Amino acid sequence: MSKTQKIPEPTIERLALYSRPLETLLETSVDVISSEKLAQICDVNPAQVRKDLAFFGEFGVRGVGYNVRELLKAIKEILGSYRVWILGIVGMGNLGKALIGNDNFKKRNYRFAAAFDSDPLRVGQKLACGLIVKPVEDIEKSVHALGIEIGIVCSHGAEAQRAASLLMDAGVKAILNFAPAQVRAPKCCMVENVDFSVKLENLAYHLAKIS
Amino acid sequence: MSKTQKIPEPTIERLALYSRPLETLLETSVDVISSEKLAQICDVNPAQVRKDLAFFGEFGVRGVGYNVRELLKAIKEILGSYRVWILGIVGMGNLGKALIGNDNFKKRNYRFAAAFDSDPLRVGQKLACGLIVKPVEDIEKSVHALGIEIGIVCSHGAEAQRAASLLMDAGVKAILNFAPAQVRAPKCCMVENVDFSVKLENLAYHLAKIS
DNA sequence: GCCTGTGAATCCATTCACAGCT
DNA sequence: AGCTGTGAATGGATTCACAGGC
Repeated sequence: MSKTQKIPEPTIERLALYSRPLETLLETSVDVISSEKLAQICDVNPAQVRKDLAFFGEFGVRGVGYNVRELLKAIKEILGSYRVWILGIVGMGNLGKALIGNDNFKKRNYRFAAAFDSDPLRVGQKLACGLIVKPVEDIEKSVHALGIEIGIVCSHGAEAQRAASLLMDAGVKAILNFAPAQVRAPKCCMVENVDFSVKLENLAYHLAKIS
Repeated sequence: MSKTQKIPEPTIERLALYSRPLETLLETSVDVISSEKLAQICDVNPAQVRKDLAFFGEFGVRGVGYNVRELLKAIKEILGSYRVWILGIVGMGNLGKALIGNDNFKKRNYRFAAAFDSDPLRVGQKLACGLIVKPVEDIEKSVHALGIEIGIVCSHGAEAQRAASLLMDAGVKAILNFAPAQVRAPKCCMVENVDFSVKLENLAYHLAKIS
């Protein structure tokens, strides 16, 4: 199975989802789990869990289940979690500052190597993590000097495209965009959007429908 | 068309997506736009745009396109954007504080009415927006007193479920969860997850594949 | 008996292609 | 001629259901 197949995008996202409870289970010394149980915890279908895993190999034992430690290790290897990833962040408003201090990045081997902003008032500020805010003009050389691999865009909507373009021009191939605006990118670059106002409006729509 | 059909979830999310450039177009006095153009801006297929809109009515004029002002109005009506929505937020760490000060909420008629935290050190703090952090024990009565309709959960993973449960027990029917943990909810409640570490791991997976 | 791995069936969303209106 | 609205076709992903191994 683990050969040259096309892996569905949702599968990758679910692998990340599975890894979280597995970590907890490992800490609490549970050593085997069935697709049924894991599915229940993650709120998905058990067959889905099995199929997702089957894309990458045979990790389970029939009649028994999956060894928690081994499964977690396998998932982390698939997701590249054993490697440190170098991040650069553009837009040091409240959200940017909150992200740079966020534990989830550290815990998962993501390191912020540089922070940028286009506002001269913010440039030069010293952040809680020790980094100093650089001007966006420095993106190009910083990306090369520091080996930045993933860019985080937290600019306001209007500036998001420019921030992303500067990163991509410097050779960054993956961007996580928090701005509520679509970012255009050549198809050699990946852009993931984290747009919570879309999610909120989705909730509002459904609430409005009921009442 | 606009009758009792089941609207796909992705359609709702895209409506929110369309509304953003439409606002910009309105400001720049563009009064008509084709599905082709709008699709291009939003990076989707033109037929998709037309189909999405067709679920709710006939907003366009054949041979011409869509009137920007009317279309935006229609979308906002569908999404309930003309109504103020009352929010309560649980977990006032860096992320919680960044969200409560975030412009995108204000701009779109979402109002934070209360902020909660389980940490006694945070309870009583005065936030930049003027609110005072309340203990999570106050959730029940605050939800009723203030009419909180949507709950935002920014607690750490382990506490997210408790925060969400307190909100739902108090009658909140919609939750936006920023914690990297699955929240279980009865099906009368909606939960939307904003999980940026999943998105990051997705990017990492694809990068790891290439290099 | 239990649980995985997987082809087959189903379901759902996207895209095509064109009829119909301006 | 141009562009919407929409049935039909396509393409994916999810779920079912069961064969295969413990």
